Amino acid sequence: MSKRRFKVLRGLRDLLPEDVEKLKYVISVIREIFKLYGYQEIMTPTIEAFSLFEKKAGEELRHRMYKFIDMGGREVALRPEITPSVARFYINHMLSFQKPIRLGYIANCFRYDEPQYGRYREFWQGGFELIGSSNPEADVEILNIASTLMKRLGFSDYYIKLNHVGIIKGILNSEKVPEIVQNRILGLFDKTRYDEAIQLLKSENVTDECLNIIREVINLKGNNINQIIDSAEQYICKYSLAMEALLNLKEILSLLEKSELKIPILLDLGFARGLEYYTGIIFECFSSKNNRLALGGGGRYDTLIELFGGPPTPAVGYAPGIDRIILALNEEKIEIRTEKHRKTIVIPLSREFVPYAIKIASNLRGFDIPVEVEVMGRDLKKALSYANARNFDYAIIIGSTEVKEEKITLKDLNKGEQYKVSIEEAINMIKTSK
RNA sequence: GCCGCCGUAGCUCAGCCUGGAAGAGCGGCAGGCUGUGGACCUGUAGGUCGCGGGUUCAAAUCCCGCCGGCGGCCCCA
Repeated sequence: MSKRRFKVLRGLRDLLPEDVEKLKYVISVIREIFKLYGYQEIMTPTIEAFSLFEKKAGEELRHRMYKFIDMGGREVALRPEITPSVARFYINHMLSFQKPIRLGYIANCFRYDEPQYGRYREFWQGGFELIGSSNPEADVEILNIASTLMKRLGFSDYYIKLNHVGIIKGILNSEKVPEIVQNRILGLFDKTRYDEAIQLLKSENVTDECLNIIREVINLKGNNINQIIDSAEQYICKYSLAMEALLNLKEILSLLEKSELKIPILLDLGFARGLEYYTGIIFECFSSKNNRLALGGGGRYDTLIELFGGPPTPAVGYAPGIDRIILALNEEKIEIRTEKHRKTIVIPLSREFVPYAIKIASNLRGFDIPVEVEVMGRDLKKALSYANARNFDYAIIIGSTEVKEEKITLKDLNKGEQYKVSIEEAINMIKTSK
């Protein structure tokens, strides 16, 4: 006992039974949505080629990957997210399938961040990827899924922060700002370091007029959506690529409106995300009561599959952060429905009845009744005390009279009553109780 | 990567300021005479006081470094 003990590594954690119950609950809600929206669940490997993630991960994430050389000399990484794996998966297995393809997943991801509130080095993500459609209804479906999940989890007050990367990228493209610099600028926006971003633009010889436009555009934010779109339109009207993006955003928002989905949107044209593969809408989900953590995020990535060697294929996706959802649910005291079933313990009164106890237990399990056998050789008093502490609902007591009469004593631990009955009667009583 | 607070039994913590023989509650285990649990009683195990170094006759206690936990920045899930 005094030996130096192993501990979990920094930022990683063991999940206790109650933690697993919570995880299972959130996963079950996500899986309901897979089913309702027709997403087929897949699994991909925890480890992939480093280059798969490296390409479009963004500066931030690239440095935070668990990366190593495997025994075959390959440069590999623990997945920091799943979208690139799904893009690869699609190319490897589903090119001949009719579109659209709807794929879902539940997976653990790894990032070498400094651990803190809501941030661990291993965390759980769910995911929805809708592949094959560039139409606004695809974007709307993904936003609707994000919203439905929040609703189904019981968040009473939540919102989705939304933007379209095409707006800023469109302006920068027209100004001939190289893509590497564009990514850096969006990265700075992401960190809300707008001043530095502007400085960087200046050094790229972007005109003052354009800088002013960008300054104005990234300040547009709120839920007065039409007003924001109108203002943006006025600022960027001469940038055709940016206008195209804005119109796309407008179309998506209008479809949201007309289909009466009532999704709370916070439009924020200065909002950016760390991943570099986004080409269209980007968004993050927040609970209003605790908006320091994004509970999920996503966006459109129309060029990623092509970049990985597939045909040009538009796609849009959303990934809820399961651990953070659990944190938020706890904090807001929203009920987490954990599975509860009635438990029965079989207690042999002495060692000679152990075989009979095992037989009875096995018999009951055959009828789908969860049963544990007392295996500590405890006397009845201790065994009942244990059963009580561990919230058993029934105890089945086996002693000489029971064996002789071919019956068992069934004790209802909640009511405190007990009956001497046949096994069939016991099964019936346990099964019909609620 | 940077900053702040913390680190004593399985858990929650007291003791540390003002150095001088490791404590409590909970939990665990064992009893409380024969086959009956739930806020009962008794007993008992369990600690290189995070790790390493320094100061001192003497360090859980003072000083330094490291590690770890929590949180903040940054960023994300």
